[in-house]
Amino acid sequence: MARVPGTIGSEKYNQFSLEEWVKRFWEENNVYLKVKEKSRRQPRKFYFLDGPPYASAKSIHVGTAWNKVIKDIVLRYHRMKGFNVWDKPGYDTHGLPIEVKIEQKLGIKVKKEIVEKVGVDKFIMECKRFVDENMEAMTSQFKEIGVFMDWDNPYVTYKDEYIESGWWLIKRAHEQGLLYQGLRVLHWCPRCETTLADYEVSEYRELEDPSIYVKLPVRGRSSEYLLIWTTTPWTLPANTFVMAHPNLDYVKVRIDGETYILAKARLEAVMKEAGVKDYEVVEELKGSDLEGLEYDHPLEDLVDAQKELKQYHKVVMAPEAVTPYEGTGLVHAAPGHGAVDYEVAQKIGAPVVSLVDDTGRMTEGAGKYKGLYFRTDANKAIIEDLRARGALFHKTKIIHRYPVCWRCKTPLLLRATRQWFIGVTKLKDELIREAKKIEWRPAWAKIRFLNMLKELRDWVISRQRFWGIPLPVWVCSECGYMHVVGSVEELEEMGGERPENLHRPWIDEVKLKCPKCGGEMRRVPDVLDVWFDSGIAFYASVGYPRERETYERLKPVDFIVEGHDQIRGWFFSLLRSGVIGFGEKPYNRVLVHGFALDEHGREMHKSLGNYVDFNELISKVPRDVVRFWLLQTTVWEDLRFSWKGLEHMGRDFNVIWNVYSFASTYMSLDSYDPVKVTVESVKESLQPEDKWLLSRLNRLIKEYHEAMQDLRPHDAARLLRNFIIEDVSHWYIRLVRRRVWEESDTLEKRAAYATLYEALWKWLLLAAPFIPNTAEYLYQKMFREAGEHGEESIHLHELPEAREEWIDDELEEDMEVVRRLAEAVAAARMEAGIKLRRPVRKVIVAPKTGEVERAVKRLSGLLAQVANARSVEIAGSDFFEQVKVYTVEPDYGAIGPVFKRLTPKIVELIREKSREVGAAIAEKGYYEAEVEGERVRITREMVKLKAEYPEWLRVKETKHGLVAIDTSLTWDEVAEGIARDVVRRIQVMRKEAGYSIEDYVDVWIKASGEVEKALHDKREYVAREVRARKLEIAEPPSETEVVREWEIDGEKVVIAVRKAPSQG
RNA sequence: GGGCCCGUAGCUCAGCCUGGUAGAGCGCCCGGCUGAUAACCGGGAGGUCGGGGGUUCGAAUCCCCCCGGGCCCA
Repeated sequence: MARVPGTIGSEKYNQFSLEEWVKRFWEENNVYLKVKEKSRRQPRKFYFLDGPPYASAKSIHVGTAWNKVIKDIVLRYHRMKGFNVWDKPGYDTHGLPIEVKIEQKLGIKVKKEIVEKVGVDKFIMECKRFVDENMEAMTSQFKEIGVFMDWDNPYVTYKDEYIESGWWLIKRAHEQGLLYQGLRVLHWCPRCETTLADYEVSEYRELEDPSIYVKLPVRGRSSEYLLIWTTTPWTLPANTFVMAHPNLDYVKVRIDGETYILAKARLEAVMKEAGVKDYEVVEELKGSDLEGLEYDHPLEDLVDAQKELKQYHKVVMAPEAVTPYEGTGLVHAAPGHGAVDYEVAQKIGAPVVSLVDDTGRMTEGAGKYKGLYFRTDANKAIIEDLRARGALFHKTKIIHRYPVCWRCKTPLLLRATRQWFIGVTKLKDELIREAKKIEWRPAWAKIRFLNMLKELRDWVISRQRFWGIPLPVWVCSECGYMHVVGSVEELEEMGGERPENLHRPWIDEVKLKCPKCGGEMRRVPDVLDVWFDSGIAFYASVGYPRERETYERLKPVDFIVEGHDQIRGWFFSLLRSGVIGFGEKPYNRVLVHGFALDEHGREMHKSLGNYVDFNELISKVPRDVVRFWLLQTTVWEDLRFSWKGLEHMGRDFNVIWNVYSFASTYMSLDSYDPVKVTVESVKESLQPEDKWLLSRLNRLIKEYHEAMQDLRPHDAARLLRNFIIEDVSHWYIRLVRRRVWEESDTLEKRAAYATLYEALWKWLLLAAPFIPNTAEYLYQKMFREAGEHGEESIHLHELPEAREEWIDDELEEDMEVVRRLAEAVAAARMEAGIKLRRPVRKVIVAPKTGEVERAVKRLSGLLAQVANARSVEIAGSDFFEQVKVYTVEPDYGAIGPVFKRLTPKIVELIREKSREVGAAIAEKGYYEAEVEGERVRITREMVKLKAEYPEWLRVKETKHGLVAIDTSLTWDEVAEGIARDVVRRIQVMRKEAGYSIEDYVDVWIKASGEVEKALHDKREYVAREVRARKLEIAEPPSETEVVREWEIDGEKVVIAVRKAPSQG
């Protein structure tokens, strides 16, 4: 039994309902599970690691969709390529942003309320529920866009198993001596009451602060002051020393009997700002001269902590802290509130004092200022006191960029706190060594990554919050012994009981017995930085170390892909964890993608009003269209969202549908059997255009694989589009239409079907990862029952490999040449005003090269067809020279001086005998004649020579040579043009009457004059073209159903059509 | 302030690595085609290749500086 391709030709195309159909098909038949099952049996592993999106909202960003679609095509590609693909998706679920959302929901203002009013247990359960809801919503959107991942088994960072895997790494770090606790000046959010890592300090606001110049009296000298400048008066109570630059020039200045010390470079600016006009420089000195100079603190008696600090009040050399561009060149140092200050303090052995508590209020040590909020009340009180004591030299305001909390927008402060660190700077060499082994796409990502590693700092892993992996460190309250717990098992061994949940607050209840002194050990209450979570995904997502086998089998990760913000983010945190845990890179290849921006290249934000909601997007644009459009963008460049772009892509889908519809209509009409009739079986009958398409197809397959393996999915997408739209639809189908319309079962027609079938089936396979819905639909409707393609889903098939023997460079070049020549013919027709319907006698080509000549010879039939020419001739290069007609225009400037008074006569002669003169000059360079009895010679420079072709020849120049059409017409060509006009009208009538393509008709035509004559001459042609069983050039019988009057070439023509009565 | 990326037709983008007369699609205007037809074909208009300098016989392409946008840091 013949297996005929199904037809989609009668369907009205609707991409939305197509996708609905496929979605249901996949669900009802568990297609994903079957695809996964098949992949699982493959011998080669492909470990893909999903970068877990942050589950803090229900709706996904267009960029998130793009991200997952890129992943999806890579996964689908590898499955169809015969890999055992690991496709577990993940979600990042811990962290401050989620806590802040829950705080908002519960109406919590300060951190204390979580413990006192809500209860940590309830708070945690709220976080979990919130995350669960978000994950569910996000998953359904990922499924909507056609992402085939293991959605029933995602890895979720809040799960106990995952937390336990996290503990393992902390323990590994501890075993290597990398885990330590230390003081560090870091940004602190006084509302969230936690430290923020450097990379979390990302938002700045233009804020107003006081800008004050303060007089610090030099100890033992009267009326002599160090002049310092600060915008943070609240740090003055913690002042410990003053920093100066040893190589900078300083001056002593007298003002009103007082002496001030400041940098020479700042003198003028400071005096101007303070409005001091009368000042006198009394001494110049080097910064180094100031070293050790002692001073007194103006608020000494009001601040308790100053008692301790008094002994450190002197000038210290610290070039790194001083610039000649702002301030006074003397910098007030509060090591508890400044990073540089802290480092200098470490060097000179000064204490690190911070007088601000977790909530931003001044502490006990601040004495008089205790309890005041740092940026507001404390600033105000301190400035007042300085003023009252005459220590305020000048006060003004400054508006500057000030960091705020990225979650709650509260202004941050710098504060020295005790935090837990992993000393990764010790691993710097290993990190760089391993990073260099990673393969990066594009190459510049590697440069960026290595640049970043140069600035590596130790990793602050602790956060003073709740919703995170608890730091697995227990400390003995008796002897201070510290122990890091690496697993629940270990917890139990140490005398702890497994809590119902490894999060706070349950884990905080677990007390261990100190192995040193038997005392009670309590957990350090911190949780881990959320970046810790995703960084361990490469082993934690597969259950390591609890279940070792899976990771041992899968490692290393073969491929990851995320946006370029993750170079410093996840790509780095993975590597860091990899080196800490295993001493090596955890992944081999990275692809970096861009950002999804709006039409104007700006970030998409809800607050900017340019945000495109994902659900709105897929309600307006079919999923495959969205996917294919997203994937055309060069992966590593930013994507500009464009509704218009999506609309255009939708039109391409329409063409794709039309191509398959065209093929299926005629194939099923002719009962084409793809098993019997293959490109091999009809090899001898393949026409040049068939061989060309097969060459293009196999080149596509080859380049497609190259692009996919080289991580250039956008190139693969463009190749796919180009082949189906340009090669198949715009060119090949145009060429084979006539062959396909052929009534009888010719070998040439079979060749066309076999070629088209081969191209469309293989293209569909290649396109399946990109447009899985469309591919599935066309497969089910058109291919599944035909050929040898019985698999239940197209996604269970394997990708085709290129057959290099079909690739014919020469043929493709020739086709290119012929296409260019055909364009030239069309342009020539246009100039001459000859419609394509009317054939031209001949096309004449003068090829520029041997290659062009070869192309025209090989493909002359094709060129004739496309150009609608009776014949194609190759002319020698002299042909066009010979037929050329030359004309000349006289050049007065050259003629006058030579011929003087004869000039008017000469000009007249040139005008009259323009062609003759032109021909002579073109040939021998001059023209001689007799004028008023004188023999004159007109030379080249006396005229403007112009070459023209004769009327009957229309010539176009191309890079392949000259092309011309013979425009002279005989009756036969005119008649054919008229006949084709008539045919076209009958076709319109057939279609409007609703006859199907294979129906036969009876036709009557009433016409007169040339049209009638032409119809008599071309009667057979017309009858064949319109499938007329009977064609009469006569008045139609009155009962005919379809009658219409037309005008052809200015004459009235009445055409009547009816369905022919069936025979027999 | 630093690192990296992007800037080409009205719009979206190829071309740049490896220098050799600026390309495609869409849009616009004109014409053609008509059994895939909400498709298709041809022509035309439209470009200081962000700006400036350099290397070179020759620069969109290589080098330097600047401007605008993006990401990451400070």
